[in-house]
Amino acid sequence: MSVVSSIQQSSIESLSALFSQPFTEKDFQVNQTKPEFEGDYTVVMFSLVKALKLSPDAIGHQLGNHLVANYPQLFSKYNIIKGFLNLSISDAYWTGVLNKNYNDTCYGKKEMNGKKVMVEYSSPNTNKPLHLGHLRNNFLGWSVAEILKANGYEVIKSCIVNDRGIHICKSMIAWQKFANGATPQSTGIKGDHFVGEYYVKFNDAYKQEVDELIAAGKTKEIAEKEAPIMKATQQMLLDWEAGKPEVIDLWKTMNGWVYEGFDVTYKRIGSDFDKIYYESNTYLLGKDIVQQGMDKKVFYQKEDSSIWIDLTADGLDEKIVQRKDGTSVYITQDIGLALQKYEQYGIDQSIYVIGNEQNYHMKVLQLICQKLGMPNADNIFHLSYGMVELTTGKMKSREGTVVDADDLVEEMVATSKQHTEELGKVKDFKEAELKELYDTIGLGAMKFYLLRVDPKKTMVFDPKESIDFHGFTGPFIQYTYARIKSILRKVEEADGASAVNHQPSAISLLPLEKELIIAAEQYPAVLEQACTEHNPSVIANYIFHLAKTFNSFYTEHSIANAESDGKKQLRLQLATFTAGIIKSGMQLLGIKVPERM
RNA sequence: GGUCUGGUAGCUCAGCUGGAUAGAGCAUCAGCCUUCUAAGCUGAGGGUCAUUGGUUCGAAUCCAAUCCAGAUCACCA
Repeated sequence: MSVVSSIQQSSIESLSALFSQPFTEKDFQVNQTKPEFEGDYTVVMFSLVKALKLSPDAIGHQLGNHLVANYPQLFSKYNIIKGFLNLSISDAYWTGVLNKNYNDTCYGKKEMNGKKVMVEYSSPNTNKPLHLGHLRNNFLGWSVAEILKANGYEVIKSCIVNDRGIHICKSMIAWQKFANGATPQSTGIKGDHFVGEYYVKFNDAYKQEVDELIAAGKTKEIAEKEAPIMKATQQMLLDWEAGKPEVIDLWKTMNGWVYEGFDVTYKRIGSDFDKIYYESNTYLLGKDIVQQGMDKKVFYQKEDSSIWIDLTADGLDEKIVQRKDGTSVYITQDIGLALQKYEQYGIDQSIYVIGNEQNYHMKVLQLICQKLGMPNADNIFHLSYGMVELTTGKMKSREGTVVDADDLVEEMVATSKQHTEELGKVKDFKEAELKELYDTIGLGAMKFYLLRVDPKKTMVFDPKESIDFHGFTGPFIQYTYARIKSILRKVEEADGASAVNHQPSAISLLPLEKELIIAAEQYPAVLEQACTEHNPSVIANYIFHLAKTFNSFYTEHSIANAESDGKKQLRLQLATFTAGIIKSGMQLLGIKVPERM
């Protein structure tokens, strides 16, 4: 049980004994004591005043006395300042926490709870390479999946590849028209980037055609509809749905190029999936459900034969689910896939990691699933994250301000190489070790930078700040870890492999020692919070705080040359404990920690 | 226009299920390496928590209104 829970429980029991009426943890707050006051945790008295008809200080004294008298192993003393009951936790309690957990690699993690969750993330389009926004999605989805696992859930990481549709046909048409048979192999360009170039070429050609039509006297609206390249693209989509062999062949070839490129990127950034869905396989499934929805009268058909759902009663609008030409729209496939996920895996919850620009879409999706009476429709959860903007404003592909994922990774790794070489601490590393270290630091910096912010919030990506390796960054934490490991290695060399194994004696704690144990003790609660909030930034902030606390302790007190053997053992345990939590927490963010750097 | 987000230090962000004098990092300034890795540590300056009103013993936090910014309301995905 956590300290906070213990304080809550003992306070509930004491209050009930003192005032012979029932209390719950909601009747009072337990906070960490502010540094300017004496004590470790504080119980706020004000909320009890009404029920007890006593002054805050009077309640505080009675409760404080009772707690110290009846829970001597937990509380050593108390003081009251203006209605705040400041409790000092005994050093024996803290050293007990340390001794029990310092070497537990599963510290903070929970037993399997029998629940199954699918986390869908990444979900790329196969018409252009990944960019900065995708990175936030990938890191977030991966991390949330791992956090769920640590909290006892069985997790299936999934990905829906948007491999068909009008946008895919655009790059196909452009390739037909402009490529002269060029391939990634013939040009030496990474497959996803290669295809992306043709998507850009489509838009350029389309814009030019529209401009020409407007110049010829057409309205903008008509010009956009009648541009030959757009008409060709629409025809291609129909041909694709009809299974026309040469279209299917080209589609397979070009998607193949993209997948080769994606594989490289995913491997580099550490994204992995248990199940990959392809839209080309799921979009027809949605059509069956459209029929069922018609039968159930959830959907209705308009005169032009397009099919709709009316959501105006729910405060939304009418939404199309099938075009008049019988082809699917995006949401149709989503409905089909939502059902398939439940049918295939029997999942208890379905999480979608998708940008907040699709809040409306996801609301509609869930509502339709509910109206169709689909099982577990209530357990669809949209993990809505904010866009990544640049210091200069939004990323716009038209203005060429999109930050490419591959480029960014290389830049970060190159920067970590440069920093590492300047510091010259690992000159004895072999080539392969150096390469691994640069990756660890560069990717660590990037992941931490994107995960340290609350996912819900729009965030600003500042290139200068992102490659800073000082302060609130991944490398700062990695460095703290490497320093601890360095100490532990040295002590082991000097004292033998079992150097850290003593039971701590009843030893009194210095402020910085206690502060570190208090921080470490909070890790399980942090993991739980990160899980319920689906929020890795909770862990990022916490691990940074822990590392900072350790660094202050480290500067002030020697571990290897502690003033007594008891202190040395205590601090070795403390260092081991801290390193373990850093490693565990960073792992949940998808960030590796180096033994040396 | 409807709906939904958000507005905290020069910049990037915590804090938001109400609690003590609102916290970090970066940047600025001043210190600390013959002793465990200075990618570190210590300290200083820096705030009308968008504005106004309300609820409360107590509001950055809850409620309302206003201002500002963004997203969305496609037979696009």
